[in-house]
Amino acid sequence: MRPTVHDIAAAAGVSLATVDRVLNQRPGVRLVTREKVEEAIRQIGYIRDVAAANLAKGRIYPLVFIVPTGDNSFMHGLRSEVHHATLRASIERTDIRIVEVPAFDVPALVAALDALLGRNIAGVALVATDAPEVRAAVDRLVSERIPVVTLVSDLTDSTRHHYAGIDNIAAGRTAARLLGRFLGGRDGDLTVLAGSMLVRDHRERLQGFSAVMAEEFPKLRLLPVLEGRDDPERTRSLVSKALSENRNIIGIYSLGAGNRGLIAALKAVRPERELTVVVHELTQHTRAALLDGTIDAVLNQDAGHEVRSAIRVMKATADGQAVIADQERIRLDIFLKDNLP
Amino acid sequence: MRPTVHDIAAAAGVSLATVDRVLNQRPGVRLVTREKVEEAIRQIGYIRDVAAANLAKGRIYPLVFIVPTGDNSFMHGLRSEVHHATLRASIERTDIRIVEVPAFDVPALVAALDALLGRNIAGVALVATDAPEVRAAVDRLVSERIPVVTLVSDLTDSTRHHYAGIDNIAAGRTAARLLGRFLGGRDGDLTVLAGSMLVRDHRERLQGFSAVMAEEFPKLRLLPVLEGRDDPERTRSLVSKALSENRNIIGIYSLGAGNRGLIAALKAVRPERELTVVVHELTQHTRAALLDGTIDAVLNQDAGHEVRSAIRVMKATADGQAVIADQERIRLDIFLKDNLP
DNA sequence: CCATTTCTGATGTACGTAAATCAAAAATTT
DNA sequence: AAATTTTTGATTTACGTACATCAGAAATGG
Repeated sequence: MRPTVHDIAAAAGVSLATVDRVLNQRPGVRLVTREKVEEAIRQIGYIRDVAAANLAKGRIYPLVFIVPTGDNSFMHGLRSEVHHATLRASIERTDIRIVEVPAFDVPALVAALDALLGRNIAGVALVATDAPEVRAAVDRLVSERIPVVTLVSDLTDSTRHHYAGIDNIAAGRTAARLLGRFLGGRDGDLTVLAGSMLVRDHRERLQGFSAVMAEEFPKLRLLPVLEGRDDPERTRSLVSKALSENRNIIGIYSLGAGNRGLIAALKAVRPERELTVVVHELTQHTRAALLDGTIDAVLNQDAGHEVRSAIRVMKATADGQAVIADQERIRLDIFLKDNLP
Repeated sequence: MRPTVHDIAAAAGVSLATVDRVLNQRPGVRLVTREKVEEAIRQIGYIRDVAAANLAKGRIYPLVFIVPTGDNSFMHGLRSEVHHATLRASIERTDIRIVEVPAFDVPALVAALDALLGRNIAGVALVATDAPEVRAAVDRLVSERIPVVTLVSDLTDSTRHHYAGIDNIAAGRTAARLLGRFLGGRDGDLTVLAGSMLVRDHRERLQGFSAVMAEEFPKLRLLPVLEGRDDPERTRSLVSKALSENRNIIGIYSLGAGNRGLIAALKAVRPERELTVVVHELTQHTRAALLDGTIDAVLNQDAGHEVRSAIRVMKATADGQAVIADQERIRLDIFLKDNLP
């Protein structure tokens, strides 16, 4: 049988109450006694039964998710994953509130963050727009000892406790290698399509992509980045214009959202132009395009994993427990038409 | 507050004992009463507090993992993940026993399975060798109402409850597309290296690989499969021989284990021969080879995920609960040198 | 050495569910 | 209608931990 608090008490020759004081770091235990108990805990290998502890505590964790509005599929999926988490709320002892903020709107994001100051909140998760004002607002929350987790896109130099998202430099590098290898040794221009250079994930993807292209695929030239603001219609017109003006484009890397527009533009020039295309985020649109050959690879981050990881981290941080970094690493998924889930 | 058994009792106008009888499917409840209680459960949206239930039950799940011996890194990693799970055993109320059986040895596997008949066991997970005798032994366990999960490699036409592993046909197809695209439109021979055609995962990978190659890359010809029996030394000599005898080989797909030998053979012919190589299983050897350019892509299944999924499924099956198929899907990871974890 | 502060023990209740017991009520059979 | 069987209610204990209270012991100060 696994040891319980009673066993520690017996082993250390103290009472149950004293063991409890040591375990929960309550005051009123002499140093020598505390050490005696801790030694006993180690000796018999006691591990707290978390289920029983939570049951006894009856603690609930009020959590807030701040996510951007906007009608692109990825953010839609993210919101729906958070919503899903609210359904599991009672079983996980969380009480999740979703706050929506216009995308790329720094003042609105800051206001949403500041509205949480002084509230009884066990943690905040936000999709960060990488601006100094946002960073300052996050630091204010952190200095009030509220756990803060950035989701999907990180915040430079802030004191946030954790980032729940993929390594975007690695993602950009991976996209570059896929595109470079798929294009064989061919010669030509590449278009990069981003949402906004205001968010760090997009900047980092571009950085990784450019680095590998420069190092290993010198025959492929990068054109200036197109900023589609994750908006399908804007994206469509930007891509159509670029494709008609430059006949040397042989590859496209779309590192943001709004791929619905990209796919429409590609289908419009189809079979004449032969293009190799790598995009981010698996949605119903990119999935269909991957299957029909309009695009060649999709890089993806699993929004569900990110949300669940963020919740685990906020709870652990709120309890002052360590986060198992390895367990919380978010993987970059690569999908070709053959390994779609 | 979330509803409890007391709330159901009050809502249904019955006693706590009756609610308990309905919830745990104990006898002694009239149909009308049972329906009244079930209706109340639905009405107020009661969800059992699993933590409290497990606490009260004090139930432990005796589980058995049957894994092949052999010194290849993948099986080593798998065993170590199972071992890891035994360390979390007390906290998860499992009692895991590991049984080792020689690889590809059908009688030994059957003997190990039959030894479990009549024992008090909550579940069996095995890396299956796909033979009729094994299937029959699994069916015997299933007919004794013992949950059986195949791990990594599945068993054709058996009554096993679940398969915890990747879709190997999709894996083979993905490998083919990567290799085909990486080779551009080049012309040449491909070598496929397997462990043994006795295991279904290897057969399926080959099947998926061959299908895509035939459909989409007609310029690449498949040579007869080399069976390395997942043994590094045997693999090394097979590959060396093939490479020296056939100068047209431009790509290799290694769909089994024993890649240490493959890598040694590749390094021996290095910079003269230019080969595009896709292998399975991320180990310290394949990781290093990916980084130094000896191989081009690694397909991987996360053994840790597979083991944890198998445990969840066995417990759920033992409790007569449904398995959430989507949650238990094991993903195929694709690693290039840029997105290594 | 007494007073005061600091520590420790003993005990009880609570969390939500499981499981058992025994008595009482209701339904069914004879 | 009595006898029997089946259902239901009431109550209790248990799981392992958290947390509170109060009394008593030990250490510390003067």
